[in-house]
Amino acid sequence: MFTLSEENYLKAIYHLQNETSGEVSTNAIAERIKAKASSVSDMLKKLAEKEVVLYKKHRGVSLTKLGIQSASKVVRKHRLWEVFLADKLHFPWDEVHDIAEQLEHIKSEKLTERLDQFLGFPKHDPHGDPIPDRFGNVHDSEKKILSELIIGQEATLVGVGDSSAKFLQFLDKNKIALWKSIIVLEKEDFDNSLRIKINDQTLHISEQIATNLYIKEK
Amino acid sequence: MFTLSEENYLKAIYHLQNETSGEVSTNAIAERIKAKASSVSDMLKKLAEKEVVLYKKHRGVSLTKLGIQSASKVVRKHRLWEVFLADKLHFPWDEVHDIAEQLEHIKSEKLTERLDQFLGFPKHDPHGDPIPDRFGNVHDSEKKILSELIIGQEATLVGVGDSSAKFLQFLDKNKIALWKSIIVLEKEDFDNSLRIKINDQTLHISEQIATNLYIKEK
DNA sequence: TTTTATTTTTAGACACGCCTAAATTTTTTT
DNA sequence: AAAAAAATTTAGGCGTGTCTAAAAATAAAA
Repeated sequence: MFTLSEENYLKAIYHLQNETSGEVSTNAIAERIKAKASSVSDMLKKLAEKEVVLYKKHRGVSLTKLGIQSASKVVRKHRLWEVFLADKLHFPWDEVHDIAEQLEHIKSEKLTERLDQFLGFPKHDPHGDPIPDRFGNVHDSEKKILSELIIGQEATLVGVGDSSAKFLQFLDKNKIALWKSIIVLEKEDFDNSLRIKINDQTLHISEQIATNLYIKEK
Repeated sequence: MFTLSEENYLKAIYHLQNETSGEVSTNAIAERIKAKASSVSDMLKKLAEKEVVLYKKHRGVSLTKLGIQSASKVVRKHRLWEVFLADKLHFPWDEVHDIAEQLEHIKSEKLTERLDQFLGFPKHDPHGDPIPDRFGNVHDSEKKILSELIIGQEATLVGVGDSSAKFLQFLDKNKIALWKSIIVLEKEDFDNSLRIKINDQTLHISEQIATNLYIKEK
């Protein structure tokens, strides 16, 4: 159906489309994929022919229904494999992404569905990101950014906005893990840093950290 | 290190080298890989430059030490993934090969070793083929072809010489499975077919079947 | 609104892995 | 040992996916 490269483009456009509003620009894709804009331009033409993107020259692209579906299938596989690596093979959460980048391209619907079953039909990957269902639909529960949490209100950490190894290792070092309880004790107006309570300890975190922690109020 | 294509060539040469004696011919590789001899010729030059094969024009190739090691790493991954698919995801043994053909190319030593551990350090894949260790060494126990078994001698089925879906399905249909006990009751000189006892039943099998069943005497 | 800067596309090239057709080498047959 | 057959390699080409450099289109600034 799709080549490895095409799948990577689809995934990139899918994520960019979810992060920003409007059409996705050639440059934005190029940055993601780590390719030159000219290469992206070439590929967009190809994807448009395959009817997975709507493409008007100089106007950016957006995924078609088929495109969204195809991309989420790749994302589904990626996240399921992440769960496998973390839960079954006990990989730390900052190492699962890179290996899943390879595993996500394995072609076998049956494999994907059996893996899903084997893992107990997980709803989220190790970073809290929702796993699309087999039809490509994502059921994401409402989540807030930690910075938006009212002082004193108890919440649960349900996801991270940045899945880079660096950020995840920082969280590990500070014993910040998914599904833990968080309360904001104090907000510093000057730099928007927060003093929070987690693990019965208080911790001071910068705005940059706070905007990358997703929570759900209790 | 190696491209997907290179890995497939290494694997093909590795298997051909184990099946036959002497150098491996261009045509034999072409048939395995399902490519034209001219394509094989090109690739052999490339592999020779990478020092994984010894190649003299018109004289066939053989793997170098490095080549054997590289090829067995791929075979190791292939067979480990087959065990995963069969044991953990309950795939029938005639379906594991094709999916493992994709999974064998995933690059991560750590993944391979953790998978090995997760599976309980299996020694054989679902077809009875030995799994090379992490250094590329194969510890294959002595095994005989069923045709060579003496009448009345009890043996265990430890492997199959043909892993095609067709053959495996035939075995399933006749309830012939690995690790079962077999006794040859009668040999027919005319066509070398056998009457055997398995599952407390007698079964008549052709020479072609018998030469593809590997046993170990008890 | 005209100029400048930025973004995007086109043109031309290259590595990879494959192909067909033709040339060459090796093997087999007569 | 010469001729015929088979196996192998070379030559030239093609699609994919990438690149650089240059051209074109759009957006931003003066």
